[in-house]
Amino acid sequence: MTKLTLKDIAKHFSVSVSTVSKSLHDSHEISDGLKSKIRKYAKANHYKPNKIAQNLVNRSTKTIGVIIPNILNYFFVQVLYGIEKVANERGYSIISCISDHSLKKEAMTLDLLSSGAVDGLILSTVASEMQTNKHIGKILETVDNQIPLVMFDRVLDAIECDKVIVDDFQAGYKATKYLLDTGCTNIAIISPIHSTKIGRLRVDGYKQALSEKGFAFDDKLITPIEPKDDLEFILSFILNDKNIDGIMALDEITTVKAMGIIMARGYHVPNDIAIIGFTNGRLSKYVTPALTMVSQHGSYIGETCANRLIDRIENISSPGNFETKVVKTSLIVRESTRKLPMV
Amino acid sequence: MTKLTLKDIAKHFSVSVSTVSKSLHDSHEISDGLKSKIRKYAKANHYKPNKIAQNLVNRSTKTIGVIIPNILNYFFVQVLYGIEKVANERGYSIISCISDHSLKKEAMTLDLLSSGAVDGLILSTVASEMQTNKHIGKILETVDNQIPLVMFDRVLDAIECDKVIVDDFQAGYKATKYLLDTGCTNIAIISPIHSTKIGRLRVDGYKQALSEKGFAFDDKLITPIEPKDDLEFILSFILNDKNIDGIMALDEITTVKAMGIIMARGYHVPNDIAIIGFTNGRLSKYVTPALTMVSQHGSYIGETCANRLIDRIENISSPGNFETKVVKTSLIVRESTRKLPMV
DNA sequence: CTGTTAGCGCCTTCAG
DNA sequence: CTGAAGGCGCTAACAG
Repeated sequence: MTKLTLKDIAKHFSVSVSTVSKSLHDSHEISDGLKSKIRKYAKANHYKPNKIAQNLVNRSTKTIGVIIPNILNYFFVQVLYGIEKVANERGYSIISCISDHSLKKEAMTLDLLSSGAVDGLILSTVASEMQTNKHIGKILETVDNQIPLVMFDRVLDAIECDKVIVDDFQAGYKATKYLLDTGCTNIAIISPIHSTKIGRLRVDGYKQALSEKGFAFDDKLITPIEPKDDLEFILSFILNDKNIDGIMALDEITTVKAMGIIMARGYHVPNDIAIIGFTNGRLSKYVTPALTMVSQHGSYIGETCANRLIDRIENISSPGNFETKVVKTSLIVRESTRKLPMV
Repeated sequence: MTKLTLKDIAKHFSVSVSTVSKSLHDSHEISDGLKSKIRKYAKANHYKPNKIAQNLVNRSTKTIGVIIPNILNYFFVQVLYGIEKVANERGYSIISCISDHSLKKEAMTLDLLSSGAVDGLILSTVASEMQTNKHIGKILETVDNQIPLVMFDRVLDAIECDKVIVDDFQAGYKATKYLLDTGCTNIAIISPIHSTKIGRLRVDGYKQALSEKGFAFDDKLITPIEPKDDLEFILSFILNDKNIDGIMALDEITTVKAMGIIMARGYHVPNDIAIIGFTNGRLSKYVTPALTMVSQHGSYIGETCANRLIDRIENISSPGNFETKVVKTSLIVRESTRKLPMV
């Protein structure tokens, strides 16, 4: 019992394929008798038009591709959630691919999807700016290939497309300022994303806050880390070397782990060392003490991306004229930082 | 500059489409001169075959659809991760849809995908067994429609297909037994999934453990909760009414929240009340005290589903003969339970 | 009212 | 070695 096609139905009633097609589309061109017979038959046999064939004719798939580095990161999950939400509302499906921090996989996915499988793409690239040059070509092919692209969070300046980014400079600034305002004087940064632009922007914000308060910047306080690094070892190094009283960690899991290590070493959080992290997920909220975090509003970012992309897809009109939307962050103050002094 | 097609290339060289096609497939039927000219041209202009058209011809899309209730649940994320991993290894993409606990959305997604968009489906249904009857029809259409289906975790007995499930009975049993063995005598269950079969299986395991130890079962100790419920209120009710010294919560976030509330009310965990939860995610590990959890091995389940499904897809041979694989759980013992007495 | 034709982009015989 | 023809399943003019 292979899949039922228009042709099969046509044969069954000894009519032409187009008659069946029209009946199923409830065309007024077909007599009510035949029409209802055909429709009844189709329903009874669970006829479903073949999407692939329809796509070919309509030159549209009503699906959008999403490529994110990592699905175990709460921020990306939230973005995905936001995308899914509006995509669905607007009649699109999403096909989501995880690049898993691998440039190769990102490239593969990119050209898999850009060959007609989707009507548009949403991408947060894995490429650090160093290794980008070859990779940009890859992405550009996609864009040239006339398929709309929206990048978010980890975007590439060299690519011309719509973008939705976080105000990471301001985020770094706000977080640092808060730490400073609550009495910290020696703030270390632990950055698992040091090779990315957003990582550097946050550090820039940090510097700015420092200098406004008259503190000198000491680059020994910035520690890039890799996934394979032993955080405990690295932290002990920092802690012994400097007189740290504040820590800013650039992703959620690192923040949580760092706090654990610090407390295990006998420091009180926030009195000895105050902590602020990035990405306000569930971990931060339920950990003890609850962590003060920078929220990037992932779901909102996802929604924005999806809306922008679908607008692009549906308004073939718009000639270029790309927009970059920047989304402000919020500081969610909890217990890992001291209270702001009363005024 | 619209998308480059075979036809365009053919026109450019004044040859036929099939010549171009063959060249691009490196057929020996084409002279090396022509072939290399054509291939060079195609490369230079970023020719990419239209997937949709290829799919139509090959009757295969090399993608599999995944429908899960909720992406904010760590278990499902892990499953997704596992699926993605093997799908990728085996040359498939995944198109993932979130049913968001809505039966309607699940049904929509189901027939969206089952109409040729994917070669196979992996599904964890949202349907509780009560409301299932109409819904089963929907799912059956899909199956009848000749597209392979693998269900996992929340499966439906009425559907005949491959399944990958968790040994929830045994999980409930093991968790309860552990609590009993470490001295609990009054164990309450908080179940956000009480209408599902897996929820009931866990409770059955609980009963079994109870009776083996000679404890009577008291169904007042089982509390079903809904997402909208006020957990604090419900818990205070349970805590006041009964002399609880152990709690089993059937998902991760509920476990974490319950522990928070319990501790806020002055109980010591685990000495006054011991806690075991289901789904071993990041939260459980980093919360204080770290939670003892039942791990369902989500990633492994995902891998198993994907392998099974792809085997099905590629062996058109196998005639039916569905398998149900049951995956054992592990108890990850941490600090929210007391230690097992030495023997 | 119904059927024929043409075509979406690609692939696969089968002739030339 | 190259091209023409037919078809995947469906839609959309255009005839009858």
